Amino acid sequence: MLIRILNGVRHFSRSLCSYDKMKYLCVAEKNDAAKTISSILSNGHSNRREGYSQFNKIYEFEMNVRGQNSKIVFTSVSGHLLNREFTGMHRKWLSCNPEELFHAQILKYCPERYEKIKQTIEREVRTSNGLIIWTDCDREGENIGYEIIEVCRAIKPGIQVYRAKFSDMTAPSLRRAMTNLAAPDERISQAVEVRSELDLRIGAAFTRFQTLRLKNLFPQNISQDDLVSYGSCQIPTLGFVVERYNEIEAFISSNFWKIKLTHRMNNLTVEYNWARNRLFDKQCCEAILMLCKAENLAIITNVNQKPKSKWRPQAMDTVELEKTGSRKLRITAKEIMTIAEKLYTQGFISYPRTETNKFSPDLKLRPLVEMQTAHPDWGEFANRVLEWGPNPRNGNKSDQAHPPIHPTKFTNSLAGNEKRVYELIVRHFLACVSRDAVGSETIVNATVGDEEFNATGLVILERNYLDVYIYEKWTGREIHRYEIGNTFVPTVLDLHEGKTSPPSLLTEADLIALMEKHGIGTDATHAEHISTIKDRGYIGEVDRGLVPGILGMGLVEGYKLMNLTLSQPELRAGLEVDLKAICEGRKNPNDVLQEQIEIYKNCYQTITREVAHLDRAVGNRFGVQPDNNAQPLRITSIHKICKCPKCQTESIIIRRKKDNTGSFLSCQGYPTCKHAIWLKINVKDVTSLDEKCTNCNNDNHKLKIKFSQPYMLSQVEEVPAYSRVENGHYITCIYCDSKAREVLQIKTEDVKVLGNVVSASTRPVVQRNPVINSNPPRNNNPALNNNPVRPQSNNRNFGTNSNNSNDNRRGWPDNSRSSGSNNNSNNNNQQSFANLFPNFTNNQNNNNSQSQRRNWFNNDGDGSSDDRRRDKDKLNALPNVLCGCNAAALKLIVRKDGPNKSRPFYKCNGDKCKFFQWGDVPLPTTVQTMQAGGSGGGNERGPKKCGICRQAGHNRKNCPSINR
DNA sequence: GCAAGGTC
Repeated sequence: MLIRILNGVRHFSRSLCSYDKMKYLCVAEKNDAAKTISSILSNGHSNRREGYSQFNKIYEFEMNVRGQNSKIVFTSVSGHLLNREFTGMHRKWLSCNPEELFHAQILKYCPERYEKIKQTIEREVRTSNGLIIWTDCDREGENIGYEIIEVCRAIKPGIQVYRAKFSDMTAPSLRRAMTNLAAPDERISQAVEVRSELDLRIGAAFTRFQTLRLKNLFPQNISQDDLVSYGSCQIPTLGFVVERYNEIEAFISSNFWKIKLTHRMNNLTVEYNWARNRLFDKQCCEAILMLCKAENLAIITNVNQKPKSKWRPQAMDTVELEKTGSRKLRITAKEIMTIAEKLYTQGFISYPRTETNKFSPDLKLRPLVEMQTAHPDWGEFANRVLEWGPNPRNGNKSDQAHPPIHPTKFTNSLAGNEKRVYELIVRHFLACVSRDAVGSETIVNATVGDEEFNATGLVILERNYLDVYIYEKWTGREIHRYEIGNTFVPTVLDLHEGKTSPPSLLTEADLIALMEKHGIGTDATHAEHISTIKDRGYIGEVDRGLVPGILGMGLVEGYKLMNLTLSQPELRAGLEVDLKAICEGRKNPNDVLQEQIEIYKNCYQTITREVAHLDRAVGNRFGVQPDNNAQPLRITSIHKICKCPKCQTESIIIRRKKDNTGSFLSCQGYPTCKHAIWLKINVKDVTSLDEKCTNCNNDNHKLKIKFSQPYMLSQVEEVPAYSRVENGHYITCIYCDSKAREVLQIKTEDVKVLGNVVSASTRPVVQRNPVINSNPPRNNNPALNNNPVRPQSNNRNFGTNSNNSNDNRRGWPDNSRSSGSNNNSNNNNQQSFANLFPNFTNNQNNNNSQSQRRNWFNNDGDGSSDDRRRDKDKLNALPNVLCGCNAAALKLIVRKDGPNKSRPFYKCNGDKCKFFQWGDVPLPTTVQTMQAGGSGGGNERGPKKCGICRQAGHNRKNCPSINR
């Protein structure tokens, strides 16, 4: 005993020691960020250890947090930790109407590839006192932060959560963030939730509909492997390309005329521009020319010389990298980003997905320039920059998380496009931190008669950044040395004819600029969207110009014929406005979500209603008529059989077996809910009908059952009013028809929630229409009050007044009576069913287990009379519940010594069904327990406990209290 | 098989 006490004291003191230092779990958005932040906050003294994920390390150090020396455990996620997906049959393309996806259940889950990251966080948070979110300080980062919080709170509900807000990855900013820890902003996260859910719903619904429809109608043009996808970013992106193409197609060229004036002297020809530029009236232009020729002398009226600069490029953000790379290197934006990401992971450049185009004053630029001095091509220029002192030309954008793209490590060993992209980033950086080019511009004005002309000359004085930034040209232009009042006879004074030309096709760089301007996608996704619509065949590339493909044209034209603006950026821009309003607390996220769902659902309904327009538009572009022989798509509607009694959220539906040998019943919420009902061998097949049950009013659909022995049906004499026999099938409602369940060997609890409270009375009264809400269970267990029993939408079939039972009206006896021993007519019915369905067995073989359970639970004689009185009071306080037979369950007390002694429980009166339920736990849990544990109590008991000390983790043989 | 958004 003494040893035990000493051990207890030792354990207690150890616990105290472990709590004398606060421990914070910090989580960044990516491993690189965790590494950098840890290194800075620890002054380079953090210790690295492994997490479950090989890509996401753990960095440990100590520092002062909120005035207390604390242990820091720093780890990371890899972007979003959770994803969304439809559940059950809504995941399958041909198992539901796509329109259902606007309201179908969506499951948030951790993808398998991030499971290890989640496990690391779960493990580390167990021993932490606080959680600090260090994700990027943008909208997505806030949402990722809440995903981390969700995972942590599942382990430690009460953990204190803080948000570190930093403007960049520099020491002052990060330290400031740690000393000014704030609360995470749920509104920002909710805006992302809205965007995310909406994108999934509309993307999946439209994509499935378009793909299935058009593939079916145009099998020669759209292959079975093709997708005709719709996305709220990809289709407006397609829209830009189509719009430019249409502008070009619709362009009508016009002739114009202008007056050309040149002056050649000393082998130099200077060209003058006419102040009127051009005229579209030839006769007018000719008349003016004649007046000029009549004079035939130009007079210099003004000479103005002024300095002119050509600005060096701004600090580079992602969009600039994509645009410049696409224009100058002629590499697609997607490939540029792929290469940039590779360079980043190799440490050659900073993070390439950034919206920041200004360098923080805290970022030391000189060392970055110094490291480039060794390069043979630009090393000399880097030295010049050092002489000048690095002076970046900054923009005004910041994502508050990443610096502009810049080189972080010197290399001269890259090859191919990797070398070219690295070179672009280095040259851009050196140019940005150097000096503008300087020149001197001369503008000369002249008149010929009454007409004004001008000419410009340029002398480049200092090339500066142009020496390193080979992607830009600045050409000088010589001009004669004029003085005011000089005159000259024009070398050429003539009429010049020209034609207006259409705009050019969009380049990828133009498209990215348009996407950015209209808020389509993010800097990190522009290239991805362009790549996607290329993959879909919506657009193609001709001489570096983007052109719509025939499918892309057909889609956009189809939408326009239906007066839908799906291919224009306004819909998405409207969402962005709403998301901003959510972030600022001006709009409720759920309101926005519902509004947006309705907007897109209306579009969807228009498409399905007027789909002939889409068919025609696409058909016209393909040059074929829709395939008239195409069979209509067979999309199986999901028929609700009844509400799943296990999850009580989704419905029981019919599913086909994988080997296509038949069907089974399963919860629609699979895999979240794995409730399934496997049919026995007396059923050959079961299908659901469009027809709904008129008896239960639950919107349940009837089942069409084919038995393995057809002759049995011929012997069925009477069926309930809502059921019938048809072409060798039995058609009924499995929810209402208890006898059918019996025949199919489906447990009542597999289709109905058992244990519904029927009365708080001590007398086991069986009610036909129990009204749960008006008879709340009287129970001292607060868990019960926190988890109220869900009322059934229609409980009348739970009533066991068999004389009035609907099930019984046409001779299908109620389950509660069929196996009872006090009803002769039941016995008769039972006999007839035994004949009809030889495989059906009664509960006769339960007798042994019944007696065993009776012995276990009702060990009468052990308790005193006082005990029994107390037990009786306890039982009287319990509400009455229904068992699987739809009859009032017995209320008993465990008398046997053991962990459950004195606990109240319910069981079937007579052990006709295997119903068991503890009286002191919430009812839904009990139902599950009954299924899992057979005789009951399995899950409630939790981990197996030692029979001696009642602690988990060991048993009687190795109980530490004995060993000592 | 679907989106868009993170990330490796």
